[in-house]
Amino acid sequence: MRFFDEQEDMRPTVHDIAAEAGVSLATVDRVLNARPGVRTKTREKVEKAVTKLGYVRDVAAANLAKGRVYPFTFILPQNDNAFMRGLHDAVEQAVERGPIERTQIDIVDVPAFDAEALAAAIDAARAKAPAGIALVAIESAPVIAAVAQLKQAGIPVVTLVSDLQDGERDHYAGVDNRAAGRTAATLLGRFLGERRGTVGVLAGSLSVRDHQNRFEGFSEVMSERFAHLDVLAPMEGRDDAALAQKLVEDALTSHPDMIGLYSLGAGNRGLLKALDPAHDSGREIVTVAHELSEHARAALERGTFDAVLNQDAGHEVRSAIRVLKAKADGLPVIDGQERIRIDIFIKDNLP
Amino acid sequence: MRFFDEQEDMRPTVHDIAAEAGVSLATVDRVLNARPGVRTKTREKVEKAVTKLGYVRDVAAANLAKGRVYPFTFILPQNDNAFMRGLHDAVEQAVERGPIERTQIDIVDVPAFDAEALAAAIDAARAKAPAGIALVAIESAPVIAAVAQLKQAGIPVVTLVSDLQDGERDHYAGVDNRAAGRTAATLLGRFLGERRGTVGVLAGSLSVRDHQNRFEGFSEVMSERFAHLDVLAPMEGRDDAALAQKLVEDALTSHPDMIGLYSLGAGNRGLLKALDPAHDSGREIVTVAHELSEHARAALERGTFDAVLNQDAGHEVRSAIRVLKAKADGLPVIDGQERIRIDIFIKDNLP
DNA sequence: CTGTTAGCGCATTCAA
DNA sequence: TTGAATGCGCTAACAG
Repeated sequence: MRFFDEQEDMRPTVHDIAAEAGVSLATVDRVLNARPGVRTKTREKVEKAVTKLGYVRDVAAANLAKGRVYPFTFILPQNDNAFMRGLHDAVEQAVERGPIERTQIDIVDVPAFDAEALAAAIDAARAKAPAGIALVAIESAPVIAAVAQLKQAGIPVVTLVSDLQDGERDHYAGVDNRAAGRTAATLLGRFLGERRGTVGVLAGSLSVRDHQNRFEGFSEVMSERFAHLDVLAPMEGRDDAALAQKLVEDALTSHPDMIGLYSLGAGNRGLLKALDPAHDSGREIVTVAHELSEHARAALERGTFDAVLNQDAGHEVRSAIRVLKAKADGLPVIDGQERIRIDIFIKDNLP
Repeated sequence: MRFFDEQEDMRPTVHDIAAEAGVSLATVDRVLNARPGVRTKTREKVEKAVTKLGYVRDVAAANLAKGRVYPFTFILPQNDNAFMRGLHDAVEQAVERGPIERTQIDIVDVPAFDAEALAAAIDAARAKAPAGIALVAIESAPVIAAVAQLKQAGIPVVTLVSDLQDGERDHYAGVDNRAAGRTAATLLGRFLGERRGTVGVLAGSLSVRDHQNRFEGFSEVMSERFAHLDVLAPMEGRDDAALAQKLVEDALTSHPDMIGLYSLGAGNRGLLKALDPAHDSGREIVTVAHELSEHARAALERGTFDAVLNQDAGHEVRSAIRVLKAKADGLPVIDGQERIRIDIFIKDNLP
């Protein structure tokens, strides 16, 4: 009868590997971390022991021993809308989790929609040689150049929320904005049903890639499936409440047949100021907007908004950090696990 | 000039606290873990030092030192549909993460829809005195009794996916099924627009609480907002493909005016076998179903399904484990952070 | 009631 | 090329 010679459900440790392979801890460690200075023969012995015992490294213990911290820099636009504030909050929460996740995150705020300022901030961040940089991209020459310098310096870059061209950065932590636009179009078109009329589009700025992509996706589906609806040229509200309000008010007046509206930018306050009176007066304008702020939430509840698409800023930030860590360690990133979902909210499934 | 007397950005450790408070490590540990045997005076000194230095415990190191493992039991129904398989997979993944998360999870499979078997499994699990039990509940006397015994034995219980009455269990890790039903009704009603006709409902079994709740939520909204639609009495397919297919085929025949269908159970294979031919022949039946299986996904893509509501089994399992750990340690649970979302998927926002 | 001390699993000097 | 010894931040015997 054998009682004690099985390891039971205790997972093997480096000690077990060392014993099994007949070498010391240090050697095991060298093999495990692919460090040089081990004879091939010895290496093989260790590797055999590892697979035999089914060893899995205890990452927590490893981190503890390493005492390593990852210095990251997050460059965020000083954009005064609920989504960007939420993003900022999410990064601040990450800062607070820093000690426990062994990250040391610097937040750098830059003026919104300002490519030069962003590029300058990137350069400044590079000078401090962090282990990784995350930024909300603006697709323009100075930014692209600054990011290229990061790559040259070997600093991993992930774009957050708004992307650059493929290849310029290491990873994009954000939603597929073309798909988001398509989703909005389908919801709008289907909610409108048989009704005919015009559909307005309110953007922040079409020079930002995410807004541009949303508009493209939206237009695609509108022409593919809802060609009977008349989509107006997009208005650009620059995420400015007053401007957005005016644009929408004017559009409502000049297009009495407007029955639908897609607001693809952030910042819904101005929009709602224009839309609520119309809604209250009984005019039915099916509206799909982005980002589940408190305003958006309330608008869904009172019926001014019909659907809200959302990207979870917390998910995006956590994903960005995971990816930056992986890149910093030269580890592969499992793309499927980092995909950010497009959440659909209607009145009934509000969280 | 002061150079070295600031702790810089190093986070304080127990040693720093001990030094600051002028006590030993052990005492600090006692205070931090709210263990008895410390004079109030001493306790206060330590607490002062903690807040002064802004100490945050390194959970990873703590776990490492504790070497504690949480033995949990998950009792799952042997239900052969994609959702339950997904749930099973999610728990198996949790089992694999066990070593690194310091959990030791036992999976117990029980026949589906069998209250006696479930109760027996609960009793058996209790005998092994795990640190917590998760189960997919069936609301029936033997189960309720068995769960009550768990409470008496001081074993935390969380219900998974399908709930019991409040108070019987410590926590419910699943979606608000009434809200899910409401969501389905709104989507169905709005997608139908001006069309008039009857709407069918296919359930698994209305004796399961989650299905019951979905149906209630659905009915509420249908009568509140879409009273012009005629909702048929629910069919009970017992999540059996052949039965579901037959029920739906019969309904389609006997109700030529059927223009909508809400499938609130799991298991979409049989449903799709009945629905696809109708769809192919040009009959437009707006359909909302649950759980994003491969079948459901394909059905969305080809247009047989119009929307799919989903609960993320992975989220549910991870949440259940977090809660079980917290309960086992007597820690509070932040409910807001454990809320499981109702995901809406249409063709365009598939992940 | 309080302090000393020995690890948890791993990484890393420093010697050999 | 390899090994012994030390410590990361924390917990838990075991002494006092």
